[in-house]
Amino acid sequence: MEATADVISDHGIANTSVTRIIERAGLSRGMVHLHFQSKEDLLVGVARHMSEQYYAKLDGFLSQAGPKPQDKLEAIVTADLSEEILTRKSVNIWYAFRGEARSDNAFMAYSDTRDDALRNLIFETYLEIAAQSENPEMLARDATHGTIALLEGMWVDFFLHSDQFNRATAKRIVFRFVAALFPQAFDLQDGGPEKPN
Amino acid sequence: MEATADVISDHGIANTSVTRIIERAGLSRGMVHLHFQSKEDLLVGVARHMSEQYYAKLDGFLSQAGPKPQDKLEAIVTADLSEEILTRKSVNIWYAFRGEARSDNAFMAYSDTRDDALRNLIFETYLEIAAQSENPEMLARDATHGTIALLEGMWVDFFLHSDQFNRATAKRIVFRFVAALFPQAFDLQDGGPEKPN
DNA sequence: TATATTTATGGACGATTGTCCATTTTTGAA
DNA sequence: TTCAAAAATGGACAATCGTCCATAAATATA
Repeated sequence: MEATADVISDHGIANTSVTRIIERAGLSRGMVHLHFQSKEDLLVGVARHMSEQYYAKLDGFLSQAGPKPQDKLEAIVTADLSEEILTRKSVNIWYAFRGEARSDNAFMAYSDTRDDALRNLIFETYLEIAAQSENPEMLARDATHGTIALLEGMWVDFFLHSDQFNRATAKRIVFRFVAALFPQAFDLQDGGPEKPN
Repeated sequence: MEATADVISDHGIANTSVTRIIERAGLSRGMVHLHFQSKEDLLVGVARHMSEQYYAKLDGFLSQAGPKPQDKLEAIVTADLSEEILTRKSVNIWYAFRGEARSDNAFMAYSDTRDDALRNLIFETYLEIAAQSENPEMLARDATHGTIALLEGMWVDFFLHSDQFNRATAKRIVFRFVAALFPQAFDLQDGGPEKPN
């Protein structure tokens, strides 16, 4: 399955054949249908693996974060742009599946990197920060929407221009947006701790 | 070629065969190689067409925009999220090509929706707005980076949840980011005209 | 109308696809 | 050591792939 991920990353899904997979894995032709019902099953397995890996690594960052909502949020953004999660191979695979997701419902289930679970976590975190604001719910909703869009956009930037991409810059820009929405909770430093002024 | 675009949108590139294309187009088998050197040539043609269409429609919006840099910027964001540019079919095709771009250098040339030309236009526009700021170049660079990332993220949001997507909301959130960076040049209204205060 | 040129057709080609299965090899318990 | 169960092999299969080309139809020129 690791070999399959490599092949997808290098050649895209359209050019991922059983022949190429078993060549890369050093196995024989029949193995694919011994462990998986079909080639599609194998691909779906890879897609699910990507999703699980994303959340496993994200949880690693979250568990080391402080108790404040600002800490949680910084952990999420940092994780999302970290070398552990955002790699050339991982984005290649993510976007390869995305491209085929429309035609394959099984892929669709795993093509939303930051799905409802993470979306809700971010929303609840923002809601906590925005508690004393005028319209906390809408502010939190906008902040969630914008943050996820920014992160997604940074991934695409990494995907298209990974040689010029800079994680610290990306993180700084994301937090510039966050800080603008919550001037009391965040300062403009590099995603740093809160400075209630 | 229009038929090819339809097939890609519906079935993804992996499942786009010559048979399916000629069925959809109502033509015969040999036509593909009469008008195009190969199937790949045809696909590259579609990719180029997408890129040309994007810029053609964007120019339509820009030509109707006012003279102020704020007007230009609003035109760009509005166009990018408009019903003319951002459609289910168009995003399906864009992301289908993206997924295969890594393995095909010809696709790579057209996979960057908002390429250097637009990036520079946005940067120059921001530079104009940021002229009297402390560090105009860095501010304009960050604003360009963030704006493009936000737009890209909104596209992905539309791609994954087109049924829940709301253009006005997306636009509002983008301008919330922009307004935060340039409080003197933009007010917080829905992408509205500038309010120098 | 007769002829030359362009455009379109669809059957056939070898190559490659995903899948299957009769074998062989390896493993582990008796 | 013996033998049944599990794992792995790789050749063969029908189907489909992209490509090609000998024709036929349509169009333009004389």
